[in-house]
Amino acid sequence: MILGNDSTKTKILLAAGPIFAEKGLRRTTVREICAAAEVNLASVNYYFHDKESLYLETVHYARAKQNTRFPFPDWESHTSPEHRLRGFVTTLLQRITVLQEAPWQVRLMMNEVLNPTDACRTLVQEYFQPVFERLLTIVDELAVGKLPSDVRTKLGFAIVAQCLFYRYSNNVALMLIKPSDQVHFNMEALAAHISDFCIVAIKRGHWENDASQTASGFTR
Amino acid sequence: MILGNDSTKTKILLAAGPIFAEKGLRRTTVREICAAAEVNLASVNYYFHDKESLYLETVHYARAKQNTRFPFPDWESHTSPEHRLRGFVTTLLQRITVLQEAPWQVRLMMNEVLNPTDACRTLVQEYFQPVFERLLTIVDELAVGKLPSDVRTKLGFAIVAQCLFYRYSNNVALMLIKPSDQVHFNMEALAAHISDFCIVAIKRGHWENDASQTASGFTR
DNA sequence: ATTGCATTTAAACAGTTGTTTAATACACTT
DNA sequence: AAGTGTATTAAACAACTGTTTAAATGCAAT
Repeated sequence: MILGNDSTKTKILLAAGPIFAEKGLRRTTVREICAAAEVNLASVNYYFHDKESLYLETVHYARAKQNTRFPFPDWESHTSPEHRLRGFVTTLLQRITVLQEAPWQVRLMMNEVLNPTDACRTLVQEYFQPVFERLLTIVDELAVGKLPSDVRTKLGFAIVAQCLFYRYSNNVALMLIKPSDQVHFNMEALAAHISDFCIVAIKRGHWENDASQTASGFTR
Repeated sequence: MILGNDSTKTKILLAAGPIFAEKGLRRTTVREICAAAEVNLASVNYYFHDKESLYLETVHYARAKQNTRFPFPDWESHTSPEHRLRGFVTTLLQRITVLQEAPWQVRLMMNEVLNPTDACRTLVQEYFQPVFERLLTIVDELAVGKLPSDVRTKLGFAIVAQCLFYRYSNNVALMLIKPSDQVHFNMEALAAHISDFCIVAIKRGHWENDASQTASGFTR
C-alpha cells in the first residue's frame, strides 16, 4: 500500500514523532497525537493496533530519516586520519547537538539509549554499530601500533562519550561554564577541541599492551 | 521537629527515594509510595502538600546522603596529580557506575541531569560545582602551562564525559563490546584507562593558547 | 440503485491518577 | 472528665488514561 502524505496513517506517524521525542512514550497521550494529526481518537488503534506499536514504528521511521541527513563525509583515500577524525566528530556533533535545536529524530533515539525499549536493539544494530565501526577504523589509523580489541573499543567510546556529553548534560554544563566563556563552546570549537584531545591521547599514548601505563610511566 | 526513623513522614521519604529514582517523577504513583511506606494514601498530601514537593525533598535528601558516601580521597600534599586524577576518576566511577547496582540516590540525580526539574539548579550548585572545581585543580597541576579558562573547563568535561558515558550509555555500550572483551570493562580497568587517556592528552597537548593545534601540528 | 467494504466518527468503557473530605483515633493539657 | 489539636483512616472525587464499540460515512464495484 502506498501512502500519500495526507493519508490518515502518515498524518499520525508524522505528528507522533516530535511529541514522542519531547515527552517520551509514557507521558505522551494518544489524544494529543490525534489532535496534532487532526484525526479521530480511534485512528491510532485502528491503524497501529495500540500506542506502543505506533511508537516502535516512529522510532523506525526516525532512524531511516536520520541516515540521509548529516551524512558522514566520504573521504578520499589520501586524507589523513586526523582530518577524518575531525570530520567524524564534527558530523557526530552536528547530528546530536542540542544547541541548534536537534530534530525530533535525534531526541527519539537518545531517549532509546537512556531508557531502552524494544526498539533499542535494532537501533543499535542498524544505526549505531556501522557508525561506530567507521570510527574505529579511524582510531586504528591514528594509533601507532596494532591495538588490542578492548582498547580499540575504549578509545572509540572516549570519542563518542565527549560528543554525547554535550547533549546529555547540556543543561548542567551550561551552569558550570563561566558566562564569559560560553562563546568558546560553539559547535566548531567543541569539535576542534574534542578531536585534538583524542588525537593527542591516541597518538601519544602507549596502547599496544593491555597493562596500565600509569604504574610504569608516571611518578607517584 | 525531630523525626524518628519510624515516623510517618520519614517512612514516606525513605520509601519514595528508590521508587522515584527507578521510575522518575511522572511514572511513580502516590499509591505505590504509600504502599511501600505502609502508610495511608492521604499521608503524602498531609505531610508534603503534594507529590512534586515530596519529590523535591527526596532529591534534597539524596544529595545530602551521597556527600558522605564514596568520599573523594583527601590526598597528602606530595601526591602527584596523576595519582590524584586516577583517584578522582575511580571515585567518580564508583559513585555513578551502574555495574554495581547504583544506589537510588545516584539514579535520582542522574534523572535530574537528563530531565531537569526545579531541583536541578541547587543540585548543581551544592553538589556538582564543588566536585568539578576539585577536578579542575587536578587538571591545572597536570597541564604544563597556565590554561585558558574555557580550555580548563573543556578538559574537565572530557574527563567527566567519559565517566558518565558508562552510566548513560551502558546498555548500548554493552551491545557494542565484543563478548570476549567484556572482561576488560570492569570498573578498575575503566578507571585506569580513562585516567591514562586524559593524562596523556592533558600533558602532551598544547593547551596554552586558544588556537586549534590541528591546523599547525597535524598533516592534512 | 445497491451491495460490500474500508474508513471515520462520537460515545462510552474500564482503569488509574493526584487530591480532598469528613469521620475517627489518639495524646496531651486543663 | 472534658476539651483541644494532631494524626490517621476509608471513602469519594474529578480528571485523565488507552482502548473498544457500534453506528455513520464514503466510495468503488456490481
